[in-house]
Amino acid sequence: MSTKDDLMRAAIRLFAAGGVAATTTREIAAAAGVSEGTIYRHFAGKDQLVDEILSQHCAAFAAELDGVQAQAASKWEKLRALVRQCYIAFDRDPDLFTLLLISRHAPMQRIPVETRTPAGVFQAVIVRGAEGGKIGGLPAPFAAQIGLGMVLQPAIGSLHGEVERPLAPQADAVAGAIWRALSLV
Amino acid sequence: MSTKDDLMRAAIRLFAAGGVAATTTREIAAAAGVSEGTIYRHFAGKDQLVDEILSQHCAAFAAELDGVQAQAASKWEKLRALVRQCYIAFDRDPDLFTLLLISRHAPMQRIPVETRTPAGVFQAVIVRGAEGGKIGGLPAPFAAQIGLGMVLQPAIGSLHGEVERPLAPQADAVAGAIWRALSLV
Amino acid sequence: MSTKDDLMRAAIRLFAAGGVAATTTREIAAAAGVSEGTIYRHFAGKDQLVDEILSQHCAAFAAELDGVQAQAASKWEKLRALVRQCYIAFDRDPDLFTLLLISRHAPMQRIPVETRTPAGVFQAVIVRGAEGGKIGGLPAPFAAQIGLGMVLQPAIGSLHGEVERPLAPQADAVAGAIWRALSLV
Amino acid sequence: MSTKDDLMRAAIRLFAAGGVAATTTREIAAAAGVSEGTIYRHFAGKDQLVDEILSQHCAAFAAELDGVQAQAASKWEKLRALVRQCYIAFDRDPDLFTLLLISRHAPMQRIPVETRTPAGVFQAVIVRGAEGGKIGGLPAPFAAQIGLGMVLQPAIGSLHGEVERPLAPQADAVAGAIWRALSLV
DNA sequence: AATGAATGAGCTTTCATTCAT
DNA sequence: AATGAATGAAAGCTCATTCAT
Repeated sequence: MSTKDDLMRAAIRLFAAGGVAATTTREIAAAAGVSEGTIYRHFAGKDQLVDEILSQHCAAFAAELDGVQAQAASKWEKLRALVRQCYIAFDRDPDLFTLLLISRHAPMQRIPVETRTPAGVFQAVIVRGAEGGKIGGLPAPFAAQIGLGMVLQPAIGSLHGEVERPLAPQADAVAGAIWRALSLV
Repeated sequence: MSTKDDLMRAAIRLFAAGGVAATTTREIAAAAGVSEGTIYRHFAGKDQLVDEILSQHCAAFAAELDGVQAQAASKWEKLRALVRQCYIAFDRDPDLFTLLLISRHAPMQRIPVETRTPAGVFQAVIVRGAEGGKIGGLPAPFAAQIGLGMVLQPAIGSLHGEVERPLAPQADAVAGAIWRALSLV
Repeated sequence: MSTKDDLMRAAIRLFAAGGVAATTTREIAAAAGVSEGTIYRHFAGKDQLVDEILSQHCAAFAAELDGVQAQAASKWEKLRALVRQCYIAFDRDPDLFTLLLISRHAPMQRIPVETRTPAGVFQAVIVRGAEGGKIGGLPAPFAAQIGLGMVLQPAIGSLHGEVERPLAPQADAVAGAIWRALSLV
Repeated sequence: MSTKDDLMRAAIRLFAAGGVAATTTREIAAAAGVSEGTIYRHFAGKDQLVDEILSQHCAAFAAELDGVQAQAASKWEKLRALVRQCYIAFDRDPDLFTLLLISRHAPMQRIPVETRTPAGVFQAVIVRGAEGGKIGGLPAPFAAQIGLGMVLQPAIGSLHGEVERPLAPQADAVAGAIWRALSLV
């Protein structure tokens, strides 16, 4: 069960570096150290390779986030745990995190709707803090996007070299900023 | 000079919908109602078409933001004006805004560094509020990314149908959230 | 309107010589004196090229047969005209005739059912001579196939070099044989 | 030695249904319930698998035809026996018969010339009835093709659903038609 | 300025075949 | 004997780009 993983790892790295469309099957095969035909023994095609990477890691990361959130006692602790876990994940595997980020646009929408997503877990925790459907004077879904943006945008900034890594040390400060921004109590 | 504009408008729409790499020159020409060869009468190639769209609108939007910011008196008013102007721009032309957002990855890096960017204006205003290089306990560039994320992520959310349009009515609430998040004074 | 015809002619020749599956798009393009990509400007794909050749010539040849049959006065004259016209067509363009023959198996079944076929015209003329659904003691459709085989098999034989060309001089003798075989009156 | 037979049976069925070139080794292996590599333990390659099927069954069927023909006393009885035996063979194994029919084009020509073919036996019997090289006013080889076509075309028609099976009950009527067509005595 | 047929490099994909187990 | 992962040559096809009209 190694070749398939090799292919997925190589694909994640190349996709993160150059984008999905610009990465060729030839490059993926070469990076994985196998021949091009081997890709098609493990995946129905390039699209399905992308989909499998996304849905697999999407679900795994969502479960990871859900785990740390469930173990935390208070709202504040849940928020803190989520942010920290996001940045741990980013620091652990920036390529994968990058792919998840840049795929929010096109290929992500092919993922089966029942798949749990990291963003979904995050939003659920924030929305649960809503009082009368409003958070900090904003509709709950809007507020949830704001919270999401506060976590993800620094990650994007670090890809562009505008923010220093690792991100994890800043997790608590970010959680605090979200807490204040959304006037949670 | 209508054909060139038709091409740029068509390209913006298609790029926003499907990504730059996945959009073909054939599709652009068809959407603009001209033949494929006509593209090359107005642009040196697909890349240059992308670059021209980005740098042109990037600079224009940056100038627009800079204008409203310069006219505002206080820090708070500057922030409020920037957020509002962002959402006005989004509501006015979601396709263009989307393109600017999703292009932050590959083609954006071909833009000449001296070109002013919307994100740059935004960051400058926030960083200017820094005291001792720290904002709300975070390094200034990190805080600037957070502020940016608070504005942009709701826009992304609205593309996915998770947030209702128009966004402009929420501008003041978002500015307030940023103010609290970054503990600006 | 020449390139498309060139491609179809080249394809007919190569298909007849080596079979449809064994003929590559590269070969077709080379034989037509154009580049490979040009095929796809005129046809959606190799399959559609095959289909268009078949249905176009199928319909044209069927119309040709129907014309000579309609102009003939008696049953005997109709039969004679059909056989002669078949062999004239074979002698005129053995490649095309060959393609029609060898395509009776797989690709022919993709042709729209409403398309008139040469075999259909032939069978109709024979079946019209049936008395009580029987011809020469055989069910009419069975007899029609026999008549068809008497015309086509010598053509196949000539492809294998077992029968001398041209075939047209034998047309009347073959018509006579069919007449006797099916005990038509 | 069952695996080899399984492979040949599966291949015959698939070849008849979709043609030799369009049938992949993967499909053959799957239909035979073995792995792809196993094919190469029994055959040197796909071509040799085809060749072995064809020459084996070709020779066997030719011998079968020759047997019934030799046992028949008169010309008429020989013809009758041949036709009946052809249709018995078709009814017994339409896939194999179909393969023999449609393979008359490419792979058949790789069969060693000394191998006796069913068509050859058939033609020999008819040609032996020639008087002065002519049969029914036609060159003997031409007449032989006509006789062949009268037997084979109904088989093709039955593959297309235009003629009802089984064919054997019509054998005597077909033999009679050939007798009349070729004015044999 | 505009066309659209043509190009050809390069893409994704297929498939007969090999080989370590 | 059998497997099935791996191969690599070659297939069908795409697409940014060119050019005669």
